[in-house]
Amino acid sequence: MNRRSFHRAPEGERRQELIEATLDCISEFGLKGATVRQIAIRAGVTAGLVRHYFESKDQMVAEAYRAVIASLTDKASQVEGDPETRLREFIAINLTEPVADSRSISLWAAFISQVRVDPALAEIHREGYLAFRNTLQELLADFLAAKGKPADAETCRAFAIAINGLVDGLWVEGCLAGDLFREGELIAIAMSSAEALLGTSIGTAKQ
Amino acid sequence: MNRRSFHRAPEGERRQELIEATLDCISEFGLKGATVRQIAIRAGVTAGLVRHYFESKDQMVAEAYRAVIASLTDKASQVEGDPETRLREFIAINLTEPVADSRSISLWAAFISQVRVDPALAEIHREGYLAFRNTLQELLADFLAAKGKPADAETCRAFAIAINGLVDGLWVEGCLAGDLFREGELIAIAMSSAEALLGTSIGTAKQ
DNA sequence: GCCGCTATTATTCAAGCGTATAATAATACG
DNA sequence: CGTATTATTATACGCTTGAATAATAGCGGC
Repeated sequence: MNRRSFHRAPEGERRQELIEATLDCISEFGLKGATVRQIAIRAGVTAGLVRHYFESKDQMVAEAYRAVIASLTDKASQVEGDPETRLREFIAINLTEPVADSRSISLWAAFISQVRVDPALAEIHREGYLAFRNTLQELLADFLAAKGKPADAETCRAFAIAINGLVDGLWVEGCLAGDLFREGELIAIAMSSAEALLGTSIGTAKQ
Repeated sequence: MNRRSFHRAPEGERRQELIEATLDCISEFGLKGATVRQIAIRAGVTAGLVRHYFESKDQMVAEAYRAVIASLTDKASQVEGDPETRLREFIAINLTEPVADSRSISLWAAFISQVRVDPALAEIHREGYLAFRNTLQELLADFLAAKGKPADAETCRAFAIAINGLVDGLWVEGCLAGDLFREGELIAIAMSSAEALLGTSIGTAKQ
């Protein structure tokens, strides 16, 4: 009964691997298919190790959720350039891989379905949502100001809610049925819709 | 060890009760918390009965998903009146209870998260999505025609995708964080956004 | 090159899972 | 009113689950 050989992973790396394996399993097998054993197999370790890095499976899953939100919001919050470019990029990034793909929405949906069940996840969700919308709202404030349009807080809030809804909705459509759309179709629709909403060009003619 | 008394439910009623209990459990405890035993308790029967009405738990869950989609699309597909009123109603219904509430999105998300896992659910989803978008597309075609605007298929398709995205996105926002919005705020934003998108009034001044 | 620390494996456990089966209570029918 | 039918309960079974525990292999410090 020989014991299997193994190597000790560098500081913090194993944790990340386990979180990544958790997300892989959730996206492939769903939340109930993401068992400690399955996750361990995916990470190339044995099941017991999970509890060496996390207090419980639930805690690991919660941290995995943080990672999902980060992957969905990080890119969009790092856009650079003039306000117009940033707005355009913000929209495009959210409708392009890797943000927009079937794995992302599987993960997002899995966690959303737990928001009512687990208050800890609800808290993580709310933080992420507000951060995302605030990013968009500030971006819109800069954009409207640059265009010489009214950019009071209330106006920006309404625009942020609307465009956030539009982008999220198109994101869902694209993730769930990407094959029903032509290449770039969703982004084109998003851009022209945003222009119509804001009543201003956002320079889509450039591309 | 006396056997518990019971009553025989009328034809077909028990089935419906079990499906409803399934949805209650999924929305409250998530997909993994919706066990046969928990569902049976909710329905006021014993676990064994599930397999008297369904071939398997999975089949019962799939039928429950059909019920969810129906609850999300039925009301909106039954709007009546002139094209303008129907469009307004379509938007409003989707952003008002019972379509827009936290139970609905929990159920929707739970199933969406399984779409990649279970091809049967994927099929049910796609049917529902296309039916919903087609309803909207026809509605828009009527509306644009009535307004004397170009209503060719391609234009209607793009508008349907955009407005479907907008409404879905706002629906998600409202379901997940209804308390962050003022009464009627999301509907107002949806209406003015739709007007901006279509470049036409949809008579929101009436209300 | 051994030693101590701890990351990792191996094994075990009770609880809960979906399902199968047999007993039985409620109803329909002659 | 008695009997056949079946919807429902009760119980049991084999498996999987998350977690606890004990043994051990790899590695840094001396």
